Amino acid sequence: MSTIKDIAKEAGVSIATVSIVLNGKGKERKISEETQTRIYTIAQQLNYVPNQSAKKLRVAQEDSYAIAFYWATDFRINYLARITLGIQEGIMKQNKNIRLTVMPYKVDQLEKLMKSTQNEFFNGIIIANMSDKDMEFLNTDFVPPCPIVLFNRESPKFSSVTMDNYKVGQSVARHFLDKGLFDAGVLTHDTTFPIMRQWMQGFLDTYRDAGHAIGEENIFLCQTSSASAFEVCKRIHAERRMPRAMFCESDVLAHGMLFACHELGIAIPDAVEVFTVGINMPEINDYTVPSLSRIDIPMGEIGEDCLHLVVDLIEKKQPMPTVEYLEGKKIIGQSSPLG
Amino acid sequence: MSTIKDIAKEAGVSIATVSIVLNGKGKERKISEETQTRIYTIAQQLNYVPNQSAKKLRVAQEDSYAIAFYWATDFRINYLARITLGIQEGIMKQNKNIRLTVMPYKVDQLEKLMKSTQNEFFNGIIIANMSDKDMEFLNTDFVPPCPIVLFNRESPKFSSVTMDNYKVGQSVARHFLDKGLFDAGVLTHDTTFPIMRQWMQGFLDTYRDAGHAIGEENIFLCQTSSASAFEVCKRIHAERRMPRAMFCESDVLAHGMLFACHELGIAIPDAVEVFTVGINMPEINDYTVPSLSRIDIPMGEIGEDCLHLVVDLIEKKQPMPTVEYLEGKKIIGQSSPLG
DNA sequence: CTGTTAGCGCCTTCAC
DNA sequence: GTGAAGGCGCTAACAG
Repeated sequence: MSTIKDIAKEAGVSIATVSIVLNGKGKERKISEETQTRIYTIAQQLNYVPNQSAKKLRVAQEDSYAIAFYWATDFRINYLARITLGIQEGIMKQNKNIRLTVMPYKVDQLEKLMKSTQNEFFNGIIIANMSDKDMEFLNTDFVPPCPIVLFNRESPKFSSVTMDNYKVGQSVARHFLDKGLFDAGVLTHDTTFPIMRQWMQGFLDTYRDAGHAIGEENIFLCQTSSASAFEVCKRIHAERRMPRAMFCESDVLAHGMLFACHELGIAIPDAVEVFTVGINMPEINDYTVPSLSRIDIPMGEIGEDCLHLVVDLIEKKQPMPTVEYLEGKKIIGQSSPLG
Repeated sequence: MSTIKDIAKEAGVSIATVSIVLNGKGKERKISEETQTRIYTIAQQLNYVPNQSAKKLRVAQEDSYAIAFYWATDFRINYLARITLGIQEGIMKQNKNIRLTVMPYKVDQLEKLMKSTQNEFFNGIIIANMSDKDMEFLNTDFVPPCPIVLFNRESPKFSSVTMDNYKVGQSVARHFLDKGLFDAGVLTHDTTFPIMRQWMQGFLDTYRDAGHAIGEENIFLCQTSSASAFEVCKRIHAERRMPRAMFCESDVLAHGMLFACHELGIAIPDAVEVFTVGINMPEINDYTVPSLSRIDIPMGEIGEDCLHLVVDLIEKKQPMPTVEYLEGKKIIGQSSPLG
């Protein structure tokens, strides 16, 4: 990386002159045309790129925070949009100069990222989509370089904004049980994401406690795509194993299931009722055919609260492990109406 | 904003000691427990927040670029996710330390943002979702502080990655015309986004040139939501004005239309064929009922190319206004099958 | 155990 | 027209 000093040396002028010219103030300061073009040419040759840290340091921003948003890249890409938007709304409500840097990372690779020097330069970090392995790493004796807030996770060591995920599954189970739908199944996937297991656990436990334990044969695994859910549903139907009520782990899976039922001529909700967790855009689930009954995870709000919390932690207005709880929003659509 | 100097003065120690302690190296450097706690307490009292620019300057990153992604907040929130992901993929392919900062702004307010000192601290800027007014501003004699790349826009002055948007509409029109569907309509909205008008224009012109001009009465306006499209479709049907073929400006609108047709018992594609521009997640449109025929805008690729281009501009490897073209991807679903 | 000092790259004031 | 010098906040080497 070349600096204005290099350019000055090369051009045979002082660094001040270079700075003036490169900031477009050459004319105003009456630097000769010839010197100016020489400086521009050399800057180009040397591939000069201004160092923004130096610039910023000089100009001294007041109340300026650099916050990183780490998110594991996985199938739920819309997730990112909703959370980012929520965080941004949080930023706008703060009367501060906050820069949000999006840092994607591969699932299970948080350790590598945290140990790199990268995050030495943030004032705070928000982490979303953490896998079990990543969580495990965080809970070791690793010392973070700055305040960290976890998105929808719980940890004894770190602050977070989360929800009662077990209750999500419970609530869906009660909905089905109240309607007398005892033959239920779950469409899920072998996942490295812990909250999903909590949803399922709450559902399964509630059924078991009600005396209608759901057997292994009614737990259907698929990949994290609509396409996979579609295939699995077709198979379930072919094998005549379709239960009377199905709890889908995510709307991505539910979309695949709706499509399969449509193709196969299975009436929803008459032949099978569908309930899902809404982790995508709520709007989309209102206009599927039929519209989806679901519990929407308030991604935006969680993101916004994460931002507020991380700022509070940076400014030491909250004790280090602070945990905040939000509620999911139950929405009844056509796929599983009220009893 | 207090600095380590303030803390040092308050604690009666040197700034070096403060730096050591605050960086967690107190034990290793054998700073007394008492001094350490004193420093921590004072830091907390003074509300100390480390200046990351200073830190970064000192530690000297090699080849580190700060790139801003400006995006106008509007209804197409998934848009953001796809683009960000594309940009990030571009970043990963570069062997450089690139920070992507997401900067949302209100539609038509680009001028305000560009004139703030904010963007003095970026090496490059990618702008998405620009409105006419914002575009107009850019094309004045405004001098940008760094290279700028426009996402899916064209400008005589700025570099961009874009597509032949007019051709998108043309292609849809030809698809309908080839099938003999001369009674066509468009579901669109009065928009401040120029590319959408190009889609529609290509469509309308092609129909007109084929001798089947589409009248005002077949141009249906709605808001930018599925809900609005749903309402408009119900009205069109009630007034018996539903055309034989409909071109929707975005999949968000198409979803509303599919739902309306489902509710009203209008068979797709038998009674009305639907074609849309896919600006959302391609996957979702494969699992609507029925699946959507569409031209998908390659958001991810465009984003990735924007990143590569902006880096090239920063490094002066491309002349200033460089324009790159990509192609949309035509996908035939059930809502308007091949002739 | 703690302090002094020398920069990191840039911009601005002042002097020539 | 141009140069020299100072300092933004921080860290690391070196000195006590």
